[in-house]
Amino acid sequence: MNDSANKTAGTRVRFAPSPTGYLHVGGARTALFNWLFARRHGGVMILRVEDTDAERNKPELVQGILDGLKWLGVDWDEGPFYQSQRTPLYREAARKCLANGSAFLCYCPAEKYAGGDYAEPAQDEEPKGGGPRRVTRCSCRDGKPSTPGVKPAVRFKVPLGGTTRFADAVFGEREFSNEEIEDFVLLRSGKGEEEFGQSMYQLGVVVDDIEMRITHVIRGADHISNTPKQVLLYGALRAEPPVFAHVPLILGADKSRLSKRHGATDVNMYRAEGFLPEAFRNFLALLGWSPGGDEEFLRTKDLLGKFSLEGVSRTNAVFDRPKLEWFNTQYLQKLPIEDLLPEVEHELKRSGLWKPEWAAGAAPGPDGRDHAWFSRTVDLLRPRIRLLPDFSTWSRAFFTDDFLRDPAAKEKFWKDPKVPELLAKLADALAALKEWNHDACDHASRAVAEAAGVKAGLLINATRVAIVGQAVAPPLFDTMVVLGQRRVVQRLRQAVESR
RNA sequence: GGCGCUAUGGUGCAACGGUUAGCACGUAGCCCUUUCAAGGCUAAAAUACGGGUUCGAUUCCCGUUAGCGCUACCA
Repeated sequence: MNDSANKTAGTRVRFAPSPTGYLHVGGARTALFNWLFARRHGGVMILRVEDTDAERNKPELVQGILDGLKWLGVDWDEGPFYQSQRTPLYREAARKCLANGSAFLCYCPAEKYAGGDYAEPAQDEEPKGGGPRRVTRCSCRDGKPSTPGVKPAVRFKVPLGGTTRFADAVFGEREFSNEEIEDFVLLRSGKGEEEFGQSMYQLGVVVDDIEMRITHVIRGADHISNTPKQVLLYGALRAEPPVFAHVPLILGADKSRLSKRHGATDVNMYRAEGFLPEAFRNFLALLGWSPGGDEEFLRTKDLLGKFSLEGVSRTNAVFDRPKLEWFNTQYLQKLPIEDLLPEVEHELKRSGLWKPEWAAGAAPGPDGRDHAWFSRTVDLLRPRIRLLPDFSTWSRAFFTDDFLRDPAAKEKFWKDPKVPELLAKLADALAALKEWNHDACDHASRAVAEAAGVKAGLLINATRVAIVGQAVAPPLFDTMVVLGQRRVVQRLRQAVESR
């Protein structure tokens, strides 16, 4: 065991989503980085649901977030923990801050410091003399007689001078002036019988990260300016801050923060569309991180072998869907076939086309099709597939006899008046074949075309439409082999009749 | 408004003081060809701007500009 392995042996990281929305790609990427880091170092991954805002919190969204993570292959060792169930911990911490003088009771109305007040330059202010100073200190901080009937909030008493610094594994040493940090709220004021309300974000995060012994906080760069507040809290609670690693944000095509108007931002929508999770993961990993060289096709085991915080970029990245699609087609083509088969099986089950005899180890069906056939067929199809559902739609004729011939394809390739006769002759020729393989089909077909005095392409294209109903399909003779003699002959004859 | 972060082709990344600035997506063309993909080859396309430091800056420093983030009893 080497030294660097020892240093990170106790690695503990967490992903802390808030159930105010679905799992968006930015969160997914953060989760992935945490997971890669934990797994890479033999550490522990913790899942923590930050649901302290009863107003905005939508408990029904939690399951979707967990599902999204599982689909991504991000699993966790501890949790999910729910902050809404850990309130006593936060209140205790707040009392501790109150007791040691690093927090105070605030009786101000909740709206007093709401954003916007000092954001606009005051009317009567000199236009250029710089805007009004931001108010960062609460008038209650030096003690104020309690207002009868008003329940106080607990605010952190930010030091009047000096700076707060921390080390960021991605952005380097950071230092913030305490003057810029407002006396932020730790605990909401109580409602009803309760003396205090629920924890605010900063307190919950720090208390939990301490209690869960988090060693590395890997999160979005939107939290950089929250970090000094949290570092101050660590001090007040007499705990050592973890290593912070802020990762750049993911933007839409117009470089603004990724949102619905840029298209799908919900990870589960990509699952529904039929992206392969490993392809999605590969794509996501390369948004804001690079192994240093030019390799891009990095399977999960490669990511696990290469991931490091040093490779994380400091610049925001645009989510480029065409590249994601490219990754998906690459995975569709390059994956060992046995890694792809379960995904296709799942898709065919979803669309109702699956037959049990195609499962590994199952006995062949009445038409002789078995797992080996399934594997060959998927292998034949996959270079032309873009998304998993294409196996059920575009490739339908390979899995069921219940398929339709695309009118546009007929229009394009059945135009020539000689087609019906050609197809009929081909059906006879193929029916007579003793052997059923690529070359036999090839020779028989070309012979029919030659005898009729037409180009092979004419017959080939017309036949494709006849046997799979599409203008686009895998190479014809390979397709014939996979479909089998009986089906091909039958479909040819049926095509002649139906025309 | 204040504070902070960032800045390589349209996009994602390389180059961590010395390269004809590399790779990939996308785009265009060619090849292959049995449709469509895939694949192969080629092309157009970038160091935001201005100052420094240095023998030498994409790289280090400062300023400008732009984008983004934070500025809630949201997280």
